[in-house]
Amino acid sequence: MSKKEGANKNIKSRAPTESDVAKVAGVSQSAVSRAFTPGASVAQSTREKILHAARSIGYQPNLLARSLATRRSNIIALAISNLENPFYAQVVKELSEQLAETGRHILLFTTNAEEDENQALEQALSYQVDALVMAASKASIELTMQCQKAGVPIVQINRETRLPGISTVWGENQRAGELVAAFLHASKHEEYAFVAGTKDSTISQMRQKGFIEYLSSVGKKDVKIVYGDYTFETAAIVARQLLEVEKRPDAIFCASDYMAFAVIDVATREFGLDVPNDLSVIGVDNVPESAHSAYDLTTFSQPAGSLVQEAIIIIDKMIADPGRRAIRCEVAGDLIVRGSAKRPKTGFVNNVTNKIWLP
Amino acid sequence: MSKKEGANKNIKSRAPTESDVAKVAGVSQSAVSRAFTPGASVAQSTREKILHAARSIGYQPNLLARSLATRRSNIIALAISNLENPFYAQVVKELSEQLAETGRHILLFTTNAEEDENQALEQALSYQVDALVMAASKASIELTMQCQKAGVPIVQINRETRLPGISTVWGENQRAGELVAAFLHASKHEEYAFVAGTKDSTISQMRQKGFIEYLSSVGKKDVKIVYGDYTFETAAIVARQLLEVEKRPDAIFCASDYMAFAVIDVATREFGLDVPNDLSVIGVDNVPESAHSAYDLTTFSQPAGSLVQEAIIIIDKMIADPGRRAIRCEVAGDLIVRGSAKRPKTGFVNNVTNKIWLP
DNA sequence: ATGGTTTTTGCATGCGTATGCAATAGTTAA
DNA sequence: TTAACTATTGCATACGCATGCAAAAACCAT
Repeated sequence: MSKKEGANKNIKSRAPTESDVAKVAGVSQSAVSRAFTPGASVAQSTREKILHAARSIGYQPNLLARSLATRRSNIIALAISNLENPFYAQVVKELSEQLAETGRHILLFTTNAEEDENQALEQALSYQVDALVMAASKASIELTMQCQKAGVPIVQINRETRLPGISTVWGENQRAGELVAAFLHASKHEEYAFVAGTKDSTISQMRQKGFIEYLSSVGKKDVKIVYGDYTFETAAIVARQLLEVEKRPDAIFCASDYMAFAVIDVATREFGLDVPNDLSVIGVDNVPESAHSAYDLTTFSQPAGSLVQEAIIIIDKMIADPGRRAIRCEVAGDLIVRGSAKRPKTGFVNNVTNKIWLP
Repeated sequence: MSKKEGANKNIKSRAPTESDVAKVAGVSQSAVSRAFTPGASVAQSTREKILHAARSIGYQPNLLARSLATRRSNIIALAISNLENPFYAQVVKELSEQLAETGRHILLFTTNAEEDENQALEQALSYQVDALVMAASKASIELTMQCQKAGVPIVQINRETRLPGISTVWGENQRAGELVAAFLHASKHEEYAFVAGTKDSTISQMRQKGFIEYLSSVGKKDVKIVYGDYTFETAAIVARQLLEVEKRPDAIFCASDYMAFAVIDVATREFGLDVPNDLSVIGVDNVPESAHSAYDLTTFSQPAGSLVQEAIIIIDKMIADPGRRAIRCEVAGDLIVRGSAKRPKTGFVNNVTNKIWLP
């Protein structure tokens, strides 16, 4: 006989269920269920009686059982990588808080390599999540199909995969590139470089496109492109490669603030350069750290809160009407002018709003 | 008639269940269940037949239903605040990855104010989570009681509440304070200050205790204490207060790296001070950013990975033996010497390991 | 008081999986 | 060949909650 079967039955007492409440309140289990269902058909008096009984025995509804019965778990799966990048930490925080407003919560999946991540996400589907949000994380075709079949909406934040049926929310990527290029060009820079993200990141490609196309249009056709893989370490490595050549760039645009930090670090510490006098650096995201004086980074903003808000709106639409097509949504950003890049001498920046416009 | 009741039944087809698989494979539902249960009693041949049938119709087990039946959800609730602090972002990442190794996942609860957070966590319990991890987040007495009653273990990471039945994992807080004090004193500083966390943070109090007790023992009895509330903004404010007096400190110890960043920012940008020549700053945590050259922060390390690892060990022990008492565990750290604080002239630092010892 | 409404309640069943128990098939030993 | 096992299978039920349906109760107007 195991020692768990002790005399004291408190030790292994089950959590109270609706049936227990029903017994105490002298009603049926269904009545209890209705008492906890907003808008259900119960007399006010019995509802109160039931709630009182529930409180007296410390009843808490079992949300798993509820989810099983209603086919709605109120759980949203979030697949995310690069959590060390403060932008994505912000996304997690925003999503968690905004979902909490409607009583929903995040089931978290952090993904590193892309090998098995989709497998992990299939598992997410097994939890009957109401939707799947992917941030800096790619959906495979198989996963998409599975979601379609299961009727689970997928929303990608800040990531683009041209698969049908996947909704996407992103920032103004191409405009970011153009605006940054215009700003840097107006500030009379000579040698330009772009620190891209990963090679297959469409987001990075769009920023690059805007950047080099604008520069090309003003005669700067030799923009150096390197890949920082969205990580601090790789960005530091490619920054070294950029800066160690004799004709080094004096303007570097980075596909993320986080990589821009690495570039600034390398430039100032390892090459003794002065930012922005020797080198201008501009990023994208406007993470809180960009405002810290250690970096004081000029950057094109990508407001995490708004991206998340749009993502949730999309999720709700897709849930309300499962048949509808994927939704794509662009969230506006702005060039935030700080001290890491030389500013144009003349009327390019609005000193009141700190915003700039294309000449 | 709604348009959802279209002729094409594919649109609203339910996800396949074990019964569907059973029908295809020509066995009973229980056989299918056993085929998916490692170690269950099924013939190898039928298991293969079942798995094949399952694959053919795209069956995925419903983990909610499984959780309901087994009373094990494989979901761990994580309550966390201060996600903007990279240390806690690291905790999330580590916990997620380490739990994934055993097929478990995080249900995330981000908490700001302390008002309703415990209410949110009661809801977590309703999801039948296997355990509750709290990081930089406080458990109320009521919540603790509820967990006890429900048999759900609680583990606090880097937070101390003297409630019975709550397990805790923390770093070497008092030693951190002592070692930092010794290091700063050996480097001949004159005026000392401590930027604490929140007033009620036991962790911060312990660091403070080690710090001022050591300093007191060497005759420095006037250490200024201010509260940075563990936020960047408040830390910046109190840093200004510290530095604007005429007899300003030349050595500031901060209860977290994140606050130390704020102090360095304010000192360098707003007061034009040189770190470390005018002012030495030391933090606690050793977050990745401390190594970035923008801060190059000397700090006492608190390895997130190890803390999380211990937390998981505790969880598993508590689950295996629900009757056992709370476990408290201290994880060792080290002083990581970088450039934000003056170094002692003589044999205090081991130049090989970069570690220091108390004289 | 009576027939007709509208609310409120309970019963029965379903959600998808796990598992004790008994029945069956398969294996071994004599 | 038969008894005695053992490995495998299916049946029935449980997990805790939601909900369609019909019965019961309450209410209303006549």
